[in-house]
Amino acid sequence: MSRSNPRVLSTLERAGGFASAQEIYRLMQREGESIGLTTVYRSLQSLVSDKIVDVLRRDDGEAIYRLCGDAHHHHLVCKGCGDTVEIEGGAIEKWAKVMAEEHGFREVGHTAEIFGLCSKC
Amino acid sequence: MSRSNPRVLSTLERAGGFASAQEIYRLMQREGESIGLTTVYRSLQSLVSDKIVDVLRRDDGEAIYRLCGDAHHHHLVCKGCGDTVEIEGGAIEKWAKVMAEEHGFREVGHTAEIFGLCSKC
DNA sequence: ATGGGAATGAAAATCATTTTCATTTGTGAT
DNA sequence: ATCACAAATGAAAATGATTTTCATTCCCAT
Repeated sequence: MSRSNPRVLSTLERAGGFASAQEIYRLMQREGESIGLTTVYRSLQSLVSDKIVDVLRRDDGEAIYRLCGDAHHHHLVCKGCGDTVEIEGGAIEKWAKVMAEEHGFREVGHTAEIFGLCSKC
Repeated sequence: MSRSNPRVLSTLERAGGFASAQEIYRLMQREGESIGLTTVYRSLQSLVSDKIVDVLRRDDGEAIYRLCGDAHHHHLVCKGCGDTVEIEGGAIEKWAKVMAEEHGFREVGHTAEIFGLCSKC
């Protein structure tokens, strides 16, 4: 299996722990690092599956990666400044599981996000 | 500017008020309606800018459209046949409310959908 | 009928992401 | 040091959603 290229993780950290694959690639190029776009994507994928980074979506659909803790969680996103807070989602996990079972669904996944205006906005 | 093709809205309604552009297009074709993919996208765009529908993103980045102003409920969507079941989301409402308050957010909304394979697929 | 703006859709363009595949690199055994 | 093989790399092609282009068709007021 592919292991993550450590320079990708370090660039993601340097980018403020929040960036898209394309941005990380451009950033590395600008800094003279020699790396292929494919490797950036592959590294991010394995960081995600190792739960070292977290992936969310911008409004335009581009995936953005950010460092985060290891527990499965959901997000509370500010519509004003885009600030994101990781929140506990235990209730959701249970809800999704119960609802899926109740209707005979299998291989279920779910999305749950809360958005609003944070205290600063 | 472009006005929305009413058949697109009616198909979105028929789809359970929740579908991607591609799904709406396929659905219309399956039902023998003659329409171009371009028109589906254009209609959805104008429905969004008229705030008649709402756009969110699935985990894979595909945009999904849903009617606004519907009684608020959630969906259990089959990845295989696209069948959609409306489900109770009381637990989620409460969760969203509590989480938002806890972090000082106001004017909050939320999205929560479950995807999986139904018993027939 | 007729002229013009709006709507349509086929095809091409765009853009992020994934896949393919040939090459390079690293490692461990001999 | 050399050989062999697995893992990593990246260029290029493929994919898939979405947007753009543009020529054509439709509709409506004159």
